Parts: sequence; C-alpha cells; structure tokens
Amino acid sequence: MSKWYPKKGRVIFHVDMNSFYASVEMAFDPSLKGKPLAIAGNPEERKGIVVTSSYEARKYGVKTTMPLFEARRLCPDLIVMRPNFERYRTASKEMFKILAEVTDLVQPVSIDEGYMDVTGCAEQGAPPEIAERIQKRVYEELDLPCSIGIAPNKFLAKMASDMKKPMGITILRKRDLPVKLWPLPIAEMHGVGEKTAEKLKKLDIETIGDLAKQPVLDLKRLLGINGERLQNRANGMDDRPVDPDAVHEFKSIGTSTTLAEDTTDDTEVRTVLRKLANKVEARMRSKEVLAKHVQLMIRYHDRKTITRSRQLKDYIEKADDLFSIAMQLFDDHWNQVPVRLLGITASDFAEKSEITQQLDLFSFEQYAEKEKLFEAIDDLTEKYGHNPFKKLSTPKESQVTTSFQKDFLDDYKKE
DNA sequence: TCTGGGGTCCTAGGACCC
DNA sequence: TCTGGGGTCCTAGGACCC
Repeated sequence: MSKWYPKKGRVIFHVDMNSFYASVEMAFDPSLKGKPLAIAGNPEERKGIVVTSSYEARKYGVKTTMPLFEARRLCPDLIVMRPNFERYRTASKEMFKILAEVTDLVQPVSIDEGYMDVTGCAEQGAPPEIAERIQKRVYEELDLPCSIGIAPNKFLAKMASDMKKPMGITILRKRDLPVKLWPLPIAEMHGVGEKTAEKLKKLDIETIGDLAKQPVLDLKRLLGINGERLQNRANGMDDRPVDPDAVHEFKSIGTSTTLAEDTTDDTEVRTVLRKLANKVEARMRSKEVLAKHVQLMIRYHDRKTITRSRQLKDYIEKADDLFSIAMQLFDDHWNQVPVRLLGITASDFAEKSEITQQLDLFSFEQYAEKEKLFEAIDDLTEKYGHNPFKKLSTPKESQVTTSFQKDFLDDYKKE
C-alpha cells in the first residue's frame, strides 16, 4: 500500500471544470478557441449578464454576473453567445461518466463540479496519478479543461482545486496549511461571502490564517454556529462525507423570471404566474412528487425582494393549484409598486406513489364513513318517523366533510 | 437606461402546547 | 394574582454557492 493511503483519513478529490460553458462552446466550435468569449442570458434584454467567460475574456476584466454592456465596454471584441444548456448537460454527463469509472463515490455538486472519495482506490495508483489520468481523459476525450484538488476532506479539496487554473492539479495536505491556505485573503474562502468578509474585518481578520487563530467565542458571537464551523474549516477540519445520493435529495423546485419591463398590470401578472406554475408542475411531475408548501417571490422596481408562503393542508400537484395559491398570495401582499420579478417555489415534498396510496386509503375510509352515515340516518328516520337531518339526508360529496361526519356520528353514538 | 436563475442552510420571532 | 421554560410549527428574510 502506498504512503498515500494512510489507515486513518481520507483522500478526497474536487474536480472543477474550467470556465465550463465557454469551454464546451469552444470544444463544439474550435474556431472560438483563443478568443474572448462570454456566455450570457438574453443579450438583447436587460437580464443580459455574463454567466461564464473564457480566460481570454477574463484578461480584459470580464467577470461572471457582470452586466453585458459593461463586459462589452471592457472588451469590445467580446464574442457573446446564449447558453446552450442541452450541450452543457451532455458534456457534464460525459465528464461524470469518466469520474464514475474511478469510483462510485462521486458527488456532483453542480453541472461542472463534483467530489470524489478515492480513499479505497489504492490499486489504481497514487492519488496524483489517478488525478492526472482523469484530467487527461476529460481533456482528450471531451476537449475540456478541468482542475483537480487533492486533500483529506471536501473543504480542502475545494480550496485546492481553485489554486491552479486552468488544468491544474493541486495537493493540499494538513501540513501545507500554514504556507498554502492561511496566507489567502479571507474572501477567497469557500463559505465566506461579501457580508461575512465585512463582519470579519471588524475583528481584524484579513486572511484565512487570521480566522484559524481567532478565539472561537468571538466568532460565535459574530456569526453564530457558522463562526465555529468556518474556523474548523480554516484549520483543515471537515468531516462531511462524499454522498453520491445527495443529488437526488432535492428539497424545493422553483422557477422565477425577470419581466421584460416592470409592471403593475394585473393581467400581465396572472399570465406570468400561470406560466411559472405550469413550469413548476412539469418539473414536479417529472420527479413524481407532490408539494405541501408554496412560496411566491416578488422583486420590486427597487430590487427589494419579498417572499410570501403558505403551508397547505393537503398535497398538491396541479399547476391550477400552484397558480391559485400564488395568485392569492400576490393579491394579499402586493404593495402596488411596479413588479420586476416573479417566482414560484414548491417544497415539502412527498413521493407521489406514497400520497396516492394514502389518498386511496382515505377515500376508502371516507366511503366507509359515508355508508355509516346513511345507515345512521335510516335508523333515525325509522325511530322518529321522519328524517331529523332532512336537509342533509341527500349529502353531496362536498357536504360530507370529515368534520361534519365526525360530529354527526359522535352524536349518533351517544344515543 | 446597471445587476439572472437555480438552489441550500440558518436565524429569529410569534403561536401554541405542555 | 402572577408567571417559567422547553419544544415544535410556521413564516419571512438573509447569506452563500454555482
């Protein structure tokens, strides 16, 4: 056994595709290679922001999430393409196929990156050799560059894959932390965003090393439980497992859209919410789930965003139901200010098969209860010579609510 | 004529129950 | 007459990531 596989401890890879969308387009059309390229949503409309840019474009300062007009200003020769998601999905699948040939312990985290636990892969060679083989295959077979981080846990592997791009392979051992990790600015730490970086600055924390050394109580006071967790990570501690099933355990399905123009028009809002509801229904159906929670998102003219949601009594699956709940939330909460974006998100799922079973059982019980109800009415009619519940003696489906049944039957039993 | 869309996780307050 | 504290559910918002 190689020294690379200690009895204790794991060997984790983080595989990160380099400027993925742009690279896929270049593989698809090699004449794009070497040119400044940006992938952007709807170049004509205002939602035009840069999603991914090639390394050539980055040289000009073009960055992800940058508005398109700004990117064009920085780089007049920028080639702008709309995303071809189908293409990216196909490339992604091929890439993960290559990873799966090394081990089953692959956890995709997004379309272009994933973790692998290669602790048990000793017979395939030392980790750097395995990483090289993966990188080479992805490059030669798919014409796509990737970077790989090798470390004893997910956090360090993630930080490592970021250290050398494109086409880098970086090993980050615990003993390398003081030299390789701690000098990095705190904002570069995975899990630290703009807000957290600002807060940490107040404690004079500028680097990951500063965070590693700070008294943990200060961090807890400042960031809650996350403070302690971030410090552990900075010290190279992270015991999250690589979970191949995580990808199937989704918790919400949502869709949203920025309108072509801000609107106060009720009909427009109805139309948009209708479309969003249809989309969510379609995705719920393809995953065969029903939802018990619906959330509406409204972004106003000034970009202030609110969410309003409702927990439901019953599971729903139909676009009609999603739509009417969203519409109701909108009517209840809209403050008349022009709307920029609308979104609908469904959550609290149950598998359709399970719910259908429960519904079957429920209707069976309801049916049995109804039979009892009719019998009870017959008995009482005989006893009193007339039907004391005349108005209810021909119950329609809707009248035979469970609560009414229960009350009535309880009363009847008392007699 | 700035700033998308898909998610996850955490926090905090109020209601309600025991 | 005054009043504790834990647990859970629900809603809303915020931070972060790709």
